[in-house]
Amino acid sequence: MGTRDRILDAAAHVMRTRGFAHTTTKEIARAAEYSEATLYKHFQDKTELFLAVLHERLPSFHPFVAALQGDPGRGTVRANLIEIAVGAIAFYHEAFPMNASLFSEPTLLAAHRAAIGRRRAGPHRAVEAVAKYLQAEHDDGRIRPGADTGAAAALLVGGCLQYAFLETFAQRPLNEQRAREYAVSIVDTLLAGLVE
Amino acid sequence: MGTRDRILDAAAHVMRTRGFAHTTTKEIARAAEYSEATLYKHFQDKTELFLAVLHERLPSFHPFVAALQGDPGRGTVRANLIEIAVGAIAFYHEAFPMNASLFSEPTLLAAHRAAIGRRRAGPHRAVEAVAKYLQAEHDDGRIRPGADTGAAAALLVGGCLQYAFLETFAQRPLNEQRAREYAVSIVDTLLAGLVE
DNA sequence: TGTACATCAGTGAACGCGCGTTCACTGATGTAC
DNA sequence: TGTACATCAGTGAACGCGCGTTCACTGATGTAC
Repeated sequence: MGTRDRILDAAAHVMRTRGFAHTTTKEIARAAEYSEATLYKHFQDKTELFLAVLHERLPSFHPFVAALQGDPGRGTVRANLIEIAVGAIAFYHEAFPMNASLFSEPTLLAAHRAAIGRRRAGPHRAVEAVAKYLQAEHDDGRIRPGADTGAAAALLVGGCLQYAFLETFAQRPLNEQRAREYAVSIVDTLLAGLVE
Repeated sequence: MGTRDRILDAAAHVMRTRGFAHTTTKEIARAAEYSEATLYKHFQDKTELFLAVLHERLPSFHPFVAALQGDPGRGTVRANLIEIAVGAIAFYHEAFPMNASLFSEPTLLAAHRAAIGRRRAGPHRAVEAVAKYLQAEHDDGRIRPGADTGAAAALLVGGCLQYAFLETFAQRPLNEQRAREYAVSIVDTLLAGLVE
């Protein structure tokens, strides 16, 4: 593994364990087992290093999203949605703290947003991907005609984000079983609705 | 208005406009039009000042939650849920950035969590309050028997959190009309469900 | 193979700066007689 | 009312510290002949 990658790993690790505010060049260098000066051989300044971490070390929704593209028509809609929800909870649970930290540095947030905009990515993609899956099931006749797949995707993904937010706020580690039970409950409620 | 309140207002203002990371004692003092030394006449240190801002200046869900306690039985469930959703979106849109910033300082987050725990408050209260409202409607027979009101509340509140997150991430100001349209779409989808 | 030089990853030590915090102070207002 | 003193909100200037960043350097590895 190259020096650059070790620095990025170290920086991501410090961010996760000590928080953004304590992720100093000194801490990163110590974690990477290089001198601080070495950081500047690979990155122009601290901002460029941070943006690289955000780009190259933040968990991506991409694999998860790609995985569910093949699903429509297979299994049951219910089972597929549960898997989607479980995956989304795990994703948000891991990604939320680092993304949230960004709000403490609006300038960095703006730079990061610009960078992901250039790649046509962004957090809205999660909802879009789920909506696309639901639309495919809708077109296959496995979802009530006329259902608002965009709204349903927003509810499901939102329910997962909300769960992950509460868990990370409470600094609880991810409990797979509880997460799955929760996923089942929101999927069943979303499918059945509140009125007849 | 007392000196202490002016300092808290100033600190909250700086946090909102410049971000947590740039909320220094110098900036707070400048915004409050006092010397930095004055801050230390009213707060033991910067952490105590920050915790006071979080406690006394963070928008509270309480009035919003209290408002919806009187509602069950009045109007239609649909109309009530739309108002709840619109309120929740506005609340999260305002509160999200400052709460998210906390993740950059895990120590401060833990102290804040302990403080709200002592007051038996916390972000989970939003879901609980909505669940309580839904349960009341359920018991009045205005919601399908056996519906999982906890899961429904999590979906609705999650949908609102998710919307507010995307908007604040994109640094878009709150658009009341768009928010309301979104609220209507998720409420209708939640009520009707995805299958017959 | 040996020698002279070039390249290059990485470093120790220092830099200027802005941070949170403290301290001895000032000047206005209140109180006693 | 005037005088002497106490109280108290607020401050200017300084402090030590840790930050991000730079610079002249070292020592290992590669290359030319």
